Amino acid sequence: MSQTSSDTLKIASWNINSVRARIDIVERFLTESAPDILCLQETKVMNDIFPDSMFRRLGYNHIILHGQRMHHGVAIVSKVPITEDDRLDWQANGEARHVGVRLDNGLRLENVYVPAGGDEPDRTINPKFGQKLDFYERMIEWSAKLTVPTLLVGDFNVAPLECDVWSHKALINVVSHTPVEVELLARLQAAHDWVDLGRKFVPAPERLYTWWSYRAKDWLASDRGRRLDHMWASPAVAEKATAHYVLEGCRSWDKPSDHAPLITEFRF
DNA sequence: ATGGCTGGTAGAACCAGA
Repeated sequence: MSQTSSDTLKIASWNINSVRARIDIVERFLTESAPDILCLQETKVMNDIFPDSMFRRLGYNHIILHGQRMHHGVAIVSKVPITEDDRLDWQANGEARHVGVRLDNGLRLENVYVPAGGDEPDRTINPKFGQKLDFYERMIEWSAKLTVPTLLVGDFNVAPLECDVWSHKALINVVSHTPVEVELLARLQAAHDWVDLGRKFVPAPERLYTWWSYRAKDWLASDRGRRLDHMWASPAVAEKATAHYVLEGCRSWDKPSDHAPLITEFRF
């Protein structure tokens, strides 16, 4: 597989909504899709009780954790060597929402879980929305200073395009698709000339979603999805991408996450 | 029919997700 061929790399990102509750489907995903590296968001577990044995059994012996009790939490598990680079607090409140690593080939990999932002898209009455906007402002400052070839992945909690949501009209004032969030995401993208790999490989206006609510009676039939998860690459890194896809089928597995995994394949 | 569900933690007539 790819780890035996030194010039290819398969990187996955998945908001798992509790890595302990989903350990069996994470194992199934790793067995079936065999990424070299998996970035997890919403692990919901402290580092000292992270369920690492399954990962090590499958050969993911390089594990970088930034977890916390109950909420949030990110992790990177890898078959190839990774070195922790940084763990930034773009919300300035101590929550575990980012970890970055470097690969031996020089690529930097950044795994982020952007705050959801609460219900009301108005920071004067909803502090969580203000925190989300501030988080993006700090990411923009960080992004503008980047000089290293980077892959930025995770749950951005914004679906920017009309074809990234099941109904632009129904969601225009719903947090995740509001004009102020879409504008912030555009500024973040411009700050490093980030390439949106999702739309490089699945151009608009084709439907592309990564998240479907648990509340739908039949998520697939109603298909009221949003593209909240993303993989963005520095221009030089994007040129090396050979494939990118969302594994929608995982949303139908037993006790699923409400997010589907994303995969990008590279040839360096 | 975009909250109708789900997980963590407590042991809820909870909170948070998005």
